[in-house]
Amino acid sequence: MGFNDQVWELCKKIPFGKVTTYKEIARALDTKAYQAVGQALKKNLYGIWSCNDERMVPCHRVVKSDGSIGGFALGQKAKIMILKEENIEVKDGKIVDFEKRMFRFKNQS
DNA sequence: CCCTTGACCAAAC
DNA sequence: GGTTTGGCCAAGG
Repeated sequence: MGFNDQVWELCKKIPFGKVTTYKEIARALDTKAYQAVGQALKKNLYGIWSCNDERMVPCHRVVKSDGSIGGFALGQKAKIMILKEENIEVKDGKIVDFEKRMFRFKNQS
């Protein structure tokens, strides 16, 4: 499995209604390649967002570490819309109640 | 190899 | 709030 696949696999673990950060994914992979994480998600292109398909990678749940939205292949607006569908509010370009919405991978080292 | 490109980060103005 | 700056590192040319 390459770096990209690992990023996608982790991304799939983010539960509905939660978000995580590029940094958190990098941490889980024990690397500091934050930017590379973003690139990996970009390459995925949402694997055609055929919902409920297990190939689907919910990369809209990955945001920046300061709670702002970050990038998205279809544009930030689309990302925000999808998040709203998961009951995640975005105000002034930031996740509302970011700390509570934050999902952390287990292996705090 | 070296160089450039990022869906980034954190600190510093 | 905003911008700049240096740093990070996988991937691709």
